[in-house]
Amino acid sequence: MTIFVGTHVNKVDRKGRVSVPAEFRTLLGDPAGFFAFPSFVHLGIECRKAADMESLSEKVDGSDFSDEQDNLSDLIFSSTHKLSIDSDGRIILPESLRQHAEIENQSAFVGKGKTFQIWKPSEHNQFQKHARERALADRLALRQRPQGLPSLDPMENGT
Amino acid sequence: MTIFVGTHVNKVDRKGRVSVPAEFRTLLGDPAGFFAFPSFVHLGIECRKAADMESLSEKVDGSDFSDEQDNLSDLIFSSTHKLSIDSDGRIILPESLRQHAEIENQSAFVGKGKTFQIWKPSEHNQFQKHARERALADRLALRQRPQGLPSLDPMENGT
DNA sequence: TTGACACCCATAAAACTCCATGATATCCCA
DNA sequence: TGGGATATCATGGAGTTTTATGGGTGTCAA
Repeated sequence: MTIFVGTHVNKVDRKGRVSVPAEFRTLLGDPAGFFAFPSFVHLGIECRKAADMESLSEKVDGSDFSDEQDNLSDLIFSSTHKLSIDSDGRIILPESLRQHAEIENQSAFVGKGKTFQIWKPSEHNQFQKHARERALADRLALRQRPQGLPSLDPMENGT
Repeated sequence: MTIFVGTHVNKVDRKGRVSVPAEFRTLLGDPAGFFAFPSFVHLGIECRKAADMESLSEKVDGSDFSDEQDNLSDLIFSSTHKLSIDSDGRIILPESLRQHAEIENQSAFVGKGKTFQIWKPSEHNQFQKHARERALADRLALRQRPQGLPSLDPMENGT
């Protein structure tokens, strides 16, 4: 298993094409493509490989028929696009996704471990700054962090 | 032996290449490479082997859409780089990491047990001096409370 | 016929591979 | 145990491949 890491800013050309970072492409493997849907909590686009999308579907729309689950699965799957990577390693970002993320000439592919997101670079910076501030504020709370997370304390050795 | 120890100062050439200390290379094994991200709290670069990074991703796997996970995974993974070691035992230190660590012509690979860090040598000296002073101060304080607290002595490897 | 989209090709820059060299460190045998 | 022979290592440079990105062309369908 390998994971999506890093922030890769690529150009969106006037045909709406974007290069998927080579590093991500190799992780996505064959068939070359992935699923993408607008986040319902921020301006990023959530991206997953096919297998993970399927397990997400089991998780969300699985066992019961509550309204909440129905709403959630609808929220996710109805706005999900299957994006396939062309022979040059590019996708075309559908208009609706571009609109959600407010993407214009540039997009940032952001590794999140098992998944990744696509952002308008400036919006992602904003988001990241916010995340950092919050982590700093929560630092005391993080002292009881789950095992294996990287230390936020300079005096601690890595795990 | 399976832990990273010692401080190895190597040159960074003008292409940004650095030799990974041979000792570390053998510990990293195959596939030759590791993950690196800027520390949240100091000028060092945190480095981990792939397996450790992957297990970290399991813990924040993005399948629940909570703020906490989103923030945390962004903080960790978006600024992480996968560095692969070339046939001569070198990596190229990405610009963003070099900038964080203020590295110019030299870098210090610092063993931290299960992980290691990369520093600008002079900054690491500085950091180490402070760490030592602080450890000493804490130790003196501990003398007055002689419960079986863990040792802070740099020569004892416990903890 | 006009888009939308899949291909194909071209190019500059970045990354990677290969080879050479000097400096240590290690080995081996008289 | 001395000292030469042999590896290993860090480092530099040159050449080759990969990547990101721009543009063109053909096809299928509305």
